[in-house]
Amino acid sequence: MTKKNFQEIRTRIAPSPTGLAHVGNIYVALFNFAFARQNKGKFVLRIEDTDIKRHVPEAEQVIYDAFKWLGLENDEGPNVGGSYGPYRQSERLEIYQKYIKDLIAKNLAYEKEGAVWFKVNSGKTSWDDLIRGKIEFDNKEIKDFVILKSDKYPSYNFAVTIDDWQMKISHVIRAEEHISNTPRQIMIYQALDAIIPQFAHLPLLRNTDHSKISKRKNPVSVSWYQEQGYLPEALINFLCLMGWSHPEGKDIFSIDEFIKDFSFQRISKSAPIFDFKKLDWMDGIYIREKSNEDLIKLVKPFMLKKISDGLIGEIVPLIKERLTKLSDFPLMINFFIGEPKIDVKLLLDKGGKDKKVIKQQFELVLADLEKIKWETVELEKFFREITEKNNWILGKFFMAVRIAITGKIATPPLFEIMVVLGKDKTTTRLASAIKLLG
RNA sequence: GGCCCCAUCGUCUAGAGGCCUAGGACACUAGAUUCUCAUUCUAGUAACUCCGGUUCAAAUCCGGGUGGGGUCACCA
Repeated sequence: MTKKNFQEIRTRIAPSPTGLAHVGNIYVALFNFAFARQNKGKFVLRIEDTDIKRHVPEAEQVIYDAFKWLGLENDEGPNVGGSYGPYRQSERLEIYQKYIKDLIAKNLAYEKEGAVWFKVNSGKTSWDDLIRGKIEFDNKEIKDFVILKSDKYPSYNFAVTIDDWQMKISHVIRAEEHISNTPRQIMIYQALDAIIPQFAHLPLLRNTDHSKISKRKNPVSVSWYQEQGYLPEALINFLCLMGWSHPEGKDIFSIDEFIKDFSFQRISKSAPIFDFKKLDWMDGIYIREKSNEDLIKLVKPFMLKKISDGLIGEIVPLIKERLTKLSDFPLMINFFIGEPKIDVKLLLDKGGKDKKVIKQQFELVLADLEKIKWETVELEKFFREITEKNNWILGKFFMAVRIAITGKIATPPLFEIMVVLGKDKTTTRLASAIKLLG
């Protein structure tokens, strides 16, 4: 090869608009994005819509939204323009035609059954993969293949190659499932006398059963993660750790740190399995790192019922360290909004088994509650004193109160709840619990 | 099945011949704190796929077996 070279680092992500933004695609995009940013290059988004049958018109926006949500914004693409467009393959048909003609003229392709086929020559095709080292295929393993379908749309391998070439993509970073396509693409580059980019084949994300990550076995749509209330920075951080490791062994780091420390050398070759337990843990970390103000904004869309900002503001600090994903919020705090359903059996079970005792406890509390200054310290002091005075079992008693005012056995600290709930609601709930106990 | 890729705790991984009686993180278990839950802290269980070779020395290098994955469309 002559000394052809790329002027700048240009990477790309080339999703087909199927209607969902696939985590696998996001994963690949993340590495392309980071490498381009690290090298002050460009990250290109190209829409591969050459399959007319599968084309969903609204699907493009889904992709843009997902990338935006995750902070993987592209420098060029149908949504933002750029000097190497058009960025939709369906709008590049004449370009492909031109090179198809060239190849036919050069006797490197031929027509058969309404399609145009690429003529595979003998010999070997190899490249030096940035992640895997030298990979070589014997051309005799590869049969002539279609480059222009009879519907006059280009085939995947042809369109990809022409576009990557024309868009001056310097590094093709994609999943390992494309390894077997690479020799075909290299042959096309060679036939066109084009500069061959560097290839890097990332490990494939896998289901728990070790197969390639799929819709059937795993949530793969970015919108699912969004609806579940995972934070984008948590998803990104988690995805970084699939295959890549931080040089200092850190688990929690920002995308900017990833960009700074990224190297192909630190990408492992074996295909990782998605572990939701770790994602959940990580999401909790990021939630706890949020300011209360930010968390309030984040949690709002997940509320089933609208409540005042003031109230959310009071609740959020109580729930913050107990939250793993935002969608858990409404269920955890529903007792602040509506009247809780009290399970009498549960109340008895956890509250000390003796109906009369619990009833009496609540009555004694209610008798004095009027006089208590409504703040956590005072409330706690009162409850502890009354416990001691009457020789009650503190754990059981507090649990009974907890269930009576929240309906739950796991909640934030009791007196903080009471303060937010207010004196009226607290007393009302204790009173109605007494009634329930008969 | 052909071709290609891969192989360290259950999971994500560190490890580029001696620093490895293999380190970290999640999960799990136990304990501490505690009004429950959670947070936090402490401790523990748990892995180099196998067989040969190279070497004074191998998780690390080489070969083979086995296992797993990917791919073999006028889908992308």
